[in-house]
Amino acid sequence: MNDVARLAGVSIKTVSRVVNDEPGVHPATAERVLAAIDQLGFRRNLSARNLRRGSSTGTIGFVLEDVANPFYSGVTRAVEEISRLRGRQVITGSSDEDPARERELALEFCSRRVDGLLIVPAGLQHGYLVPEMRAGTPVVFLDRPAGDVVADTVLVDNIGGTVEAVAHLAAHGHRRIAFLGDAPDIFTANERLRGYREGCVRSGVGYQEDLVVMGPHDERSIAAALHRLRGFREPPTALVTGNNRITVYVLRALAGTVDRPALVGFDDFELADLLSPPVTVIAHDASALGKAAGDLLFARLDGDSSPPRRVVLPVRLVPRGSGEVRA
Amino acid sequence: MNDVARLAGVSIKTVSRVVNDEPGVHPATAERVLAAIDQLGFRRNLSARNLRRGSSTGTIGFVLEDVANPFYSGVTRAVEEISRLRGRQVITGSSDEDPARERELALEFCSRRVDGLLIVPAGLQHGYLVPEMRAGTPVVFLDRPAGDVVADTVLVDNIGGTVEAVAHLAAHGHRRIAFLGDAPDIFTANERLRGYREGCVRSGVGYQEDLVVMGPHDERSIAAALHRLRGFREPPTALVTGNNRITVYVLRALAGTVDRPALVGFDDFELADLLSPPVTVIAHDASALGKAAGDLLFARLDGDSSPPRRVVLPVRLVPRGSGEVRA
DNA sequence: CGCCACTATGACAACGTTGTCCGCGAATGG
DNA sequence: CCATTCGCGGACAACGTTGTCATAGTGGCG
Repeated sequence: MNDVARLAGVSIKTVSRVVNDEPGVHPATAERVLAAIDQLGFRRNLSARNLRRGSSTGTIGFVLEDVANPFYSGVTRAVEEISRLRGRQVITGSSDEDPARERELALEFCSRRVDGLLIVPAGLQHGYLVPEMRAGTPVVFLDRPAGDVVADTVLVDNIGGTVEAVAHLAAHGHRRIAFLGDAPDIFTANERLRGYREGCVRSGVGYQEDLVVMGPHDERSIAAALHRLRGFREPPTALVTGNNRITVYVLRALAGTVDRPALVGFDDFELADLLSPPVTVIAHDASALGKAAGDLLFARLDGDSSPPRRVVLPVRLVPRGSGEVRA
Repeated sequence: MNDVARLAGVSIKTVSRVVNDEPGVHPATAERVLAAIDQLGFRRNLSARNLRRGSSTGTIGFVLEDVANPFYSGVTRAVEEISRLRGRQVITGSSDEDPARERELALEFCSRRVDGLLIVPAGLQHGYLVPEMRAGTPVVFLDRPAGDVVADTVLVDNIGGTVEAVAHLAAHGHRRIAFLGDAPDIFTANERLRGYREGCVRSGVGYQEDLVVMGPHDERSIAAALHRLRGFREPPTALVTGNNRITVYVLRALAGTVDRPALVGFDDFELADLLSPPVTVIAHDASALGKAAGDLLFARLDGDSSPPRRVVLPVRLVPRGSGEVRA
């Protein structure tokens, strides 16, 4: 800005006036300044501007589990979209389900003075955010609730979803319904297990513990678990899978086998309708999740100081065939 | 920091020394300062720090087409990963194939003084970046080259890929091979068309213009185009699709029809192996693309000032069945 | 006992910008 | 023709940090 001022033969303040469209600059002077800006390729330093004005940095921090997961990338897109409408940029970071990494990212974002934080929690302890929240940084938790702080939260109806999945299978005659879920310390995994259990009881199927497989999963362990289940004297005739990744692993393990069990998967995914049989899923809307969380965050930024809210988004069962196989 | 200093009864500079682990602070003093920091929930302002130190902002700007596209979210993840290793945060923005939006995002990132830019170009004009590049901001273009500036670029072997796709189909007896691509002003779409053409000539099939459908595509228009092609007196017996989205639309349009043409799709995608028939694709590695671009960018940040490089990543045909259908 | 070396701390400027206030010259009215 | 006002431009401080340098205090040694 100094260089621009020198080149245009004006004071630095006049340059500032020009770049900020402030009144009180002679058109000819403004012209000279603009020419100088152009010639030097000047671009004002937003950090310095925000520092001086005490205004916001115009950024939102978004800590999620993994951008590469289609579900979260859908959420990211929605967050980006709503932030754009509100003139903010989004900084993202993947925690990979590691609480330390989540914390590191969130605090790094705070040091950058983001206007707000969206967090898909990896851990259960969020006390580290209390100073930030007290200092006025709004925080909204997505997909999973915070461990030990009271804050805005947007969830999906995990329990309702798996209850419905079990009911759907039971209605088609299944009595041996297995559940393959993620590690039980993950909130959503645990909730979905609860829904499964409740669904089993409500549908009169009865909860059978030997049909539940929880744990961190890769393709190999899912295949092994499935193999074990199918070796039972009375093998399950239907499966409920706890998230999109597990569903895909299961599909891969089942490919080419005979007597395939019925299947309902949590999370919708592309091409589910084109598989044979098409996969019945508990669908929920990634972009709705992102939008709801963003709306909540921006409401806080607009000064909404009502008590923290908890929003639970509905899920819906999309019957496509794999869940309608008769037992 | 002022408040912390007051509370700890020291000067602001001493606080600075403590938070920066500078030597020369009495342990007892440091203790008092840390206690004050804790009590006040102080977190140093990174913007101010960077401003004063003249150091980098520790951020990388990444302009892509759409984070929600699995291909780009894979790239994003790789970019994030390599940035993390180098202590940088990533700011992303989706251009939605709109050159104005691309420019807006890139310049916004520059105003934020990102250390470097990764851009999946939407437009063909990048002169607007010249001042930034001259000012020392390294820029790497991904997936598509820049329109009118010389800069580091990472591409995939689009031509080689479609040449191979056509050869594969021709080897299985196909003589009427159609190509469904994206709008021809998109670099990759055009390259892939060129590869298709070259493949047709080289394989002795001959280039037949009536079998080419280019244009911005949605599900409906793809279905219509396909319907038209299949109504020909001599309909194509095989298809090459220009990207993952088009492939999916084609699959959906073909679902349930008889006499399905053979198919090779550009871009690999999840579950391609589980469809029936499994889909043969030209695969290339999203994370390799992100990593290569990131490596190039960080090399520049490390002071590499060699002439701009153009890296072309290999693709490989993954035969899964849909391309091996005999004509 | 005096001086020096060294340690711990602080005062001050500066990063790039903008808000406040002041001054200068011209225009306008009496 | 002079006084008042208004339009335009500039000097200066401040945002929250950190680098530079100065200074006060302490202990050791001659």
